[in-house]
Amino acid sequence: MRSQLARKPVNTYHHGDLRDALIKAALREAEQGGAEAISIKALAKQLGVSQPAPYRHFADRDALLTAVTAEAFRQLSALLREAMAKPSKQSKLSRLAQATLDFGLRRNGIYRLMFASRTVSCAAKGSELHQATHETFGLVIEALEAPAVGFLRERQALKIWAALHGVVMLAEQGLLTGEAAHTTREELVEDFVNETKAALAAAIKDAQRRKKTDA
Amino acid sequence: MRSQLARKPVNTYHHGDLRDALIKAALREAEQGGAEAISIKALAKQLGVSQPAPYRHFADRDALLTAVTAEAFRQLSALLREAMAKPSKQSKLSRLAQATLDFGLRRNGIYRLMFASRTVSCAAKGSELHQATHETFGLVIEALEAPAVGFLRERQALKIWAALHGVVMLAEQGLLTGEAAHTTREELVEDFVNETKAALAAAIKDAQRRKKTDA
DNA sequence: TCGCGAATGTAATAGGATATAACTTAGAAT
DNA sequence: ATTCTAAGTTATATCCTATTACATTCGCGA
Repeated sequence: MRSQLARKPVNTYHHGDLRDALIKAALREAEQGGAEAISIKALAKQLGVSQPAPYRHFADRDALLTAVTAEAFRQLSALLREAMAKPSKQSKLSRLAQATLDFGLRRNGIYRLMFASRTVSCAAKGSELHQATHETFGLVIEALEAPAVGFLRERQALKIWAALHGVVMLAEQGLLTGEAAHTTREELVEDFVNETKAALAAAIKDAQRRKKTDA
Repeated sequence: MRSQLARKPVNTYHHGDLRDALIKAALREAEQGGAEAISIKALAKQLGVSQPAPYRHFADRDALLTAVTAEAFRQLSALLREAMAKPSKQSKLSRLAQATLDFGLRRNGIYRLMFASRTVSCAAKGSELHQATHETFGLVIEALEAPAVGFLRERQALKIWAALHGVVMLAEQGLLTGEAAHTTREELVEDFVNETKAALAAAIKDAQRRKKTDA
């Protein structure tokens, strides 16, 4: 195994870690301009390799975008995990929700890459990307802090996840700015969070009552 | 003024209605592949004009995309209006919601063009696109069938609008398909619709009560 | 440690897209 | 009729993706 310290040997024909460097650099590019801002040629130049070198690591542009998207999901997961771990007066769900909103607006180009392209829906079941997206969604379920009662928990997770994406979209579109908007993004998100908590509590109580009746 | 009937004079140097034809053709292309599927060159060929001809009508590709997006919003508005007008047992809001979902999934490429690009957020205040998007949002407010009580109505409209986008996104991403998803898109939408109605009713009652207390 | 094969680069090049410049044509307006 | 302008055309520059053929380095086994 090649030593981690031995990479980037100053004068090299071989870059040493081009694949990873490409993904990182592409993420930087996408930060503002989204997927369109990612140019293989430009990345190659930026990293000091010849223009076709990236094709040794990715079959085509789409393959690079897929890898970048997977990395973006992992970064989001890390962020959400961090937000959930941090001690706070607010609930886990609330922290996850606000962190998602924050990510969606701060790194909007990347967010669009993640959720607005067809890349994700085309990901094969066992693929790196598929795994990364489902891991992120798993955190949403975790944030609910609810026991698994039938499919209620997954359903509520889907609902809050959907709502969050919608808020990011509206905010980005400008429907939540200007004088007419007397509702801030954060308020909107908190609304959804509270509704989710209420729905979840009610559903759990209902399920328990039903179980008692059966017995 | 040129007669409407006089267009397409069989053998023409001038196309006669290229601008409009470009938008329509671009919409067809975007139906499946989204914005990326729109190629000026391909459109020109398809319409039988030279490759740079479109540039007489649109400054650049972005300008075409903007016009196409505006047209897409007008089409969505028409669809929603139709859904709301049609007599039905279901509420206006429910019909609008299901129609939005339907549009988002059936014409997903166009939907992504409308909501997932930065085009919309860059639209100037008086622009064709800005106007089209706000008209669509106006229909959402209308579908609530609620009196204007403070900003409650706008807030609920924002919430249901956000939720709908989220559901389309999840559905398109595949989080709502497969064996694991015991929640259909339609159920999810109906959930949001019902919550919106409940929240709206509660908020209106609350506002009226508050008014009485003041008096 | 030698050398060989696989991995990873490079140079050259084809092909497709956006966009601009300079020229042409048809319709409309006076 | 003449002229002005809107809307086409051809030719061309530039950029990007992607492939092919060739070169270099790494690491492993004899």
